[in-house]
Amino acid sequence: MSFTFTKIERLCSKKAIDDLFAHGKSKTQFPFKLIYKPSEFESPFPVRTMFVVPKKKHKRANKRNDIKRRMREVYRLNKHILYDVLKSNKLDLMFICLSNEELEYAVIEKSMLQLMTDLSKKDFTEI
RNA sequence: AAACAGGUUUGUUUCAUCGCUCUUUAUUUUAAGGGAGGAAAGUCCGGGCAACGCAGGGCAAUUUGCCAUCUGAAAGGAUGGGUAUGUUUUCAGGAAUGAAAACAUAACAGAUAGUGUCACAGAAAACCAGGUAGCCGUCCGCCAACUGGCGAGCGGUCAUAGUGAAAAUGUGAGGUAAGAGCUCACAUGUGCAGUUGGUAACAAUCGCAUAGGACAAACCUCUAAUGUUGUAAGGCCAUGUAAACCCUGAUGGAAGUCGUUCGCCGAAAGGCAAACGAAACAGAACCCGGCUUAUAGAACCUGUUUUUAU
Repeated sequence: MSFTFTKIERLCSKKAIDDLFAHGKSKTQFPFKLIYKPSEFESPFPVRTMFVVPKKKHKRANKRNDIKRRMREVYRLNKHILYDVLKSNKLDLMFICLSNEELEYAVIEKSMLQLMTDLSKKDFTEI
């Protein structure tokens, strides 16, 4: 099992982001919001992901960075939950931080795991 | 010695596991190496680089602002001096006040080019000022009258009072109906010219003119200077190429630092060991040099206050 998280696993295209905001479905589990949408792209990985911490909630760049790094770390260590289910289906994801407090690693882990396991129980062929 | 304030310096180290990014090497995932700060921040100055622009001149806009020396590419910084203001001390004096010294502060050119602002109070807050009370003159009426007193109108006046942070220089004399820089003397301030001292800012002195409130960190005037932009391009062994997207990380252990508590040793200063806790401000966006602001803890320096000892 691989725990890597390289650049091709990240969602960077502006087109794909706009599309995700326009047509994606969302699910909230405070302090995070998950936006997801089935997609098509060429990659050895089944999922493209991005992490967002709005400037409105966190004024200082170093605090935004800290939270994003923790979120990325949680995803990297637990992404197999989704990978095992998806197989040939493709999916775009976006995690948005809603809290304006500095979050500990344990809090982030608990909340994001909840979101990911909920998502993995869905039937992807229907959405 | 403690507390507080200010300044300067510093701004933890290391191991394991799992990762990120770039370079080189390999060619299909091996190996080696690089990977945040003193402020990376604010974007306030100066310079380089790059792109674009560029006949000449003007306007506009922005910036500079006592003097000398040193440093620096420049901006800036350091030291010393001058001026102004304030505080303290000492001296002189009956006092008002004056002189000297020390310390602190200063965006320290111009308020006599022009425009503007000056709350409340006050009659009036600024070109020729102003006329409330008071003072003086004049005229009318009344009292009944000691060449007078009272009231109203008109005029003169800022000496006196009153308002205010500030009322158009101060004292004395002349002058006048009463008064007034209206005139004179002395003083004070300002401007111009000379002389002396000083590299200079400036100081002293003398002559002439003048009496003009404060604010230029209000506009403005003077002075000295300045193509625009940091998208793109270029540059970068930190990355990214476009910003809701941007690597430099996460977890665990060990050591060190500081704090609290308990234990042991010691006459004391202190030393040893354990447990628990704390570690700031803050994340490169073209690159350098400054300025400004933020900063836990530690070390050093300076000042203030309190306590103890002598």
